[in-house]
Amino acid sequence: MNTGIVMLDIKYVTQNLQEVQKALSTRGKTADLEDLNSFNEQRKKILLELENLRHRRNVVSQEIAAMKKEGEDAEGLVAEMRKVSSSVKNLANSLSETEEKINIIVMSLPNLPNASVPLGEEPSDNPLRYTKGRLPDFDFEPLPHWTLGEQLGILDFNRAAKITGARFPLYFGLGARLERALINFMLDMHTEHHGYKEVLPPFIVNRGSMTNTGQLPKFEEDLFKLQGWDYYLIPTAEVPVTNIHQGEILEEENLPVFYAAYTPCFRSEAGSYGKDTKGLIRQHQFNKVELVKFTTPETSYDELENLLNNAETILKRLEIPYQVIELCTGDLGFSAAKTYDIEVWMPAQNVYREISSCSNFEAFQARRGNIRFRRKGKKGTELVHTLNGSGLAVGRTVAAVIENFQKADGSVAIPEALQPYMGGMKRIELCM
RNA sequence: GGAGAGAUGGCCGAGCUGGCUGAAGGCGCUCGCCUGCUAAGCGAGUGUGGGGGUUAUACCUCACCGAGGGUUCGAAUCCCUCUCUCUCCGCCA
Repeated sequence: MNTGIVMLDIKYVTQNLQEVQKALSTRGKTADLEDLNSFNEQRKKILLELENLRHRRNVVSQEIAAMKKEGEDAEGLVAEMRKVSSSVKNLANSLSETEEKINIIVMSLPNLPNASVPLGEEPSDNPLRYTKGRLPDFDFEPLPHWTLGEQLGILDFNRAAKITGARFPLYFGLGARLERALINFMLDMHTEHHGYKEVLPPFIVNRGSMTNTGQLPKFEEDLFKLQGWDYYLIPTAEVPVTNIHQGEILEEENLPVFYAAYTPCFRSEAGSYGKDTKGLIRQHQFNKVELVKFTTPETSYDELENLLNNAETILKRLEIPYQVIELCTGDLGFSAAKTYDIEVWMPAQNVYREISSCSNFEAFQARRGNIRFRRKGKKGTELVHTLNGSGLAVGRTVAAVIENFQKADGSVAIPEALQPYMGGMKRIELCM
């Protein structure tokens, strides 16, 4: 099968050590690429020797077969081949050891930022791209969604904690209905107007899938793992949906491929103790509609703009104000080459909060997952580019709707575009 | 959970008493010929990845017949483990 050399293209890395080193350093990463390079030289050396021996073995084995057919004694050659075979075995072992060393390094290298990504070290360096929508103008002090939600009887975090623990949501009545309405609204929008095909994937995936999209091997602590299985709860639909085509060779004429998937998402939120402890913002379980694209390399950046647009459309239709920022090199996720975040206005906290993250992974995930395409009339294959973005995180959308559409009497108006999904209802009032 | 059967190239399907089979045959596809158009017919080609080599081709070579190990001078073919698929029985949303 494949020899286990994947991820950042090893050839590219070893032939462009300086540039790669430099690109990684803009992300605040340093990597021992020198080691990588020397392991790779070692690998090639062993491989050459191994192949020569195997060649000799193949040739002589034929001779032995011919001699036996003639009834001649081949014992001398057989004896020689016994030695060759044991060398082959030894060399093969050291080859796979070397490959393993390379793999460990290469699997933990993040993607290289695209040249267009702004340089920066931390979130505060992320440039604002634009702001959209009009901020609501309240003539009273807006309440946070958790207070309103509990007052209205549509959210209940205390009981959720009783059932499971901290950071789990429990919706009642119109709250549950609102969550479901948003899921349907988003899926309908993307499938009927934006050209995505709806998929409903498994919510549990194996290690290989997690590795292909980049969650593993480095971020195991962020995941929920099933005891006794090498299976994980998905942290995002990106994982199962991108892996739909793992190991496949797609035809150019079938590209691009667009998928939209609703799934719950599960995240351990390790290291975020004390952060966003209230409300729907940071939960171990939340719903999300995810958009995933497979494209040719030359169209992936146009498709990223389109993807961002598709996600923005949801907020526009819901009439919720938001801003779009571009992640700087230092804030980029492990697998991403470029990312835009959409941040939604949360009036009670007086801040914009991330509600969608749209990224182009270029060939990074495709290389890990071996997802290729063949150009019409051309020999050979190329790696596709993969992209994905939230369209949108549903729980945070509920929070945004509640906060932005709240009224002085503690009720919440329902955005017009959503009303058909709420049975024509215009307002959420006390729900017992 | 119990009992069987299977996993081969884009597809179907041989091979599985080990050696010239990267893999017959068919279908499909591509190019060429033929033809008033279509159909039929004829000829050639048609997997992926790695290494070497070349300015680039050519070319040489290694690996891959679900995955991983083993036996052997040599394995698609024999042995072991795992995964998946199918059939029957049981159980269950």
